[in-house]
Amino acid sequence: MRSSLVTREEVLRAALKKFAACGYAGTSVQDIVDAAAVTKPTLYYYFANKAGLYQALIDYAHDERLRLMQEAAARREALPDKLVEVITALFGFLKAHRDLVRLSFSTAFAAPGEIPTEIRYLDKCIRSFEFMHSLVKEGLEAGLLNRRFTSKELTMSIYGLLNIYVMGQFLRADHSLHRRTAEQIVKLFLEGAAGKRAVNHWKRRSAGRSTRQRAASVILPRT
Amino acid sequence: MRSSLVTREEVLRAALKKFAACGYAGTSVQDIVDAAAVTKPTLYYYFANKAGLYQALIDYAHDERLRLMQEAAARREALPDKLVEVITALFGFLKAHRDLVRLSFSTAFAAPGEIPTEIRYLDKCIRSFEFMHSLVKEGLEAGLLNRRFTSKELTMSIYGLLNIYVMGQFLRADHSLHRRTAEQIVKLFLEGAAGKRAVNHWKRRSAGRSTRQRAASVILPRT
DNA sequence: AAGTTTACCTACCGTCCGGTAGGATTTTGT
DNA sequence: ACAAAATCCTACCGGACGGTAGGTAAACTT
Repeated sequence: MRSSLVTREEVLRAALKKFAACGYAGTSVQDIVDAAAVTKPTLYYYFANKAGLYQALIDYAHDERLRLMQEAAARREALPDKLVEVITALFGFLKAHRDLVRLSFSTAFAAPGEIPTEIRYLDKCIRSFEFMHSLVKEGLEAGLLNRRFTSKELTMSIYGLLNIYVMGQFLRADHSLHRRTAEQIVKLFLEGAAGKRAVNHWKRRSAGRSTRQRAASVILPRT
Repeated sequence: MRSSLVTREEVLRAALKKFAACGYAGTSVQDIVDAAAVTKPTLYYYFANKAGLYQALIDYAHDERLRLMQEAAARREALPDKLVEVITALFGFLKAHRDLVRLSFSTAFAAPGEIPTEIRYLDKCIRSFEFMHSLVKEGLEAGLLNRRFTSKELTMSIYGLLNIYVMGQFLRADHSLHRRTAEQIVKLFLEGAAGKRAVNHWKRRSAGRSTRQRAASVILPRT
């Protein structure tokens, strides 16, 4: 008889590995207990059901990530430094807990019916976004950010930039993510992409919105 | 006996609906044939297997989306206009073919083992990225974009910005995506987020990279 | 020492899965 | 008119699924 917590964690670890590798529906309870070297009743002794086990992992993944980002933000004063620190912390989390992050992503973008309805993750995603949002709002109030954009738009920008780098890590893991990358991201976020010769002569002139693109489709024309 | 193509498309349509709603592993062949009002052997008459049916949908989703984006780019001359047009086209595609886009996303971020190995989608994702990359390269060569960033960095920026808006549409469909949104995205991409009081006094000073964050974790200590 | 709780097992349940064998019916080619 | 091909059906297969009944043995409690 082992010390309870050990077995429980072994199940969690095996479940994380399998879920991250094969998704929720693609992983069978048998797969997990085999990997954890226990039997099915043992798993059901510690977790109510398959969904409960999954939820435990999702909760941990989001909570730990947010905690690290908050700690990182608290370590710096100025907004750019804060952002770099937060993004670097996230990169570190990704490096150390690749499976957890992969699990978060595939859960967030999984089809609604793929995962049991009782699994909750949306509020945790929003919480994470709102944390970045709070940093941006501070920056706006301090006049460090361009007031011609809303706080939400600005948050979308930095969050999108951050996200695409993390996502790229999963699609093709060619580039690694370190502090240098975080600095480039913040720089790009703040300075923008425009070159010197790109004068603002394209500004507000309501570009001809005449051309309506057709919705050609074989599959969807439906009724 | 129906006219072959009709039945085939009805199966495709039903499959799209179900796959988008429940994912690959979460959708059974029986679900699909029920929704299409046919029987299983009918489905297997038109498609080799479940994976082949899925692949047909994925291919169509990516090809059609890229086609629309390319058409959109060809309609404009200047880079900012091109970008707005492309993004607007993508938004239109999203609006008209929500299920197809949802399918693309959940496939891209699905765990590797969740979907049969024969399903190919990565090259199509890269193709889409490379299309945007080509637009950015043109902009760089024309001096319209900031040469202190690489073409890849700049593409990540606009692509990430674009992506986060599309993804947000799936997580919480509160805001709608129209040409106005596309214009704001391009503006944010080009102008950057920095406010007027944000002088570049944070530039290159290699912010103290002393503090090493701990990798506290209950789950992962492994070995 | 005896009872209770904790930790974990073997063996099994009913259900649903992807896929198929083999045949019926309709359309097409000649 | 008749054969061949195309289209779609009923009925079924072996296997894997999530979950459980019921029991064993060690560890705590008193």
